[in-house]
Amino acid sequence: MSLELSCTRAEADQKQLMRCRETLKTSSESINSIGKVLALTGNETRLKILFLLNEEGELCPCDFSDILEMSVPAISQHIRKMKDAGLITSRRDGQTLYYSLVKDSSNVLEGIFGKLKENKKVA
Amino acid sequence: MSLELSCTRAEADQKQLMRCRETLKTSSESINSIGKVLALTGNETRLKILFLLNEEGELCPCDFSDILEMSVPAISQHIRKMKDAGLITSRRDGQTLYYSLVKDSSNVLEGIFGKLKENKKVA
DNA sequence: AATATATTTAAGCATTTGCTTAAATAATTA
DNA sequence: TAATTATTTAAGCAAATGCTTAAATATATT
Repeated sequence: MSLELSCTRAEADQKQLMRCRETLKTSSESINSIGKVLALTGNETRLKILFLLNEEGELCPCDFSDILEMSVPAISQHIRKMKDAGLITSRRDGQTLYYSLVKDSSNVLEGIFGKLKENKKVA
Repeated sequence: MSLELSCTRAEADQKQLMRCRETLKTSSESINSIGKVLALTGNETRLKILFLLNEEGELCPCDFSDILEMSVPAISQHIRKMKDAGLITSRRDGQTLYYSLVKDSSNVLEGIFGKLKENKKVA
């Protein structure tokens, strides 16, 4: 794309544009990290997994496979992404790996679960 | 995939599994609609657009193109998705279309912006 | 040790996403 | 009415995503 000014309208407020660029620069780290969490939650399967973990405390891949009616490898791959991102953690009991939410982690998630609870009441 | 029970571990709590399926069924509508919003915000460009609209009130595609250093059509296509989803709305002034956030809309967004503000302070 | 179970990892592939460029609309100005 | 400006729309394509199947790893049981 051309990197010249994209339009020449008289109203373009140069101060505003500079301020916006500045704002983005200031927040770029948190935008980036929150963006990653949102991208993960933006997949319906993963959102359900997180939602269920919030409700139940801990569950294993085969539980999710059973509940969501999806293959175990499919579940496992979703779980890996969320574990890599630090959203969930695991505890082993024999052959079974139990996954649970990592609390804190500057939680965008809490707000999301809150909304889900609200809407559930309404419905 | 095979739809039989995915594992046979003795600990599998059938009541819990039933409850989970029930929970998902009850919340399926809100999971679906919140999931869509999260998928939209999960793209960094769109998250920035929403964040800037929250800060500035309204901006036009060419502002975003300038601020984010992206082509106007690329911006326009992101905007379209968010408008289709009811997250943003537009007002025309001459040739210029000013976009702004649709307030309310059971706002998952507010929580997200809140987190961004917090982290900005910290940084 | 051999077999079975729970899970992960990896390769392959179809679908989706997000850009690019070019063309189409819509409003303004000459 | 012709030319200019702001934006959208559409086609094309590379990269990312999310599944499938098959194989690998880890623990438990016989």
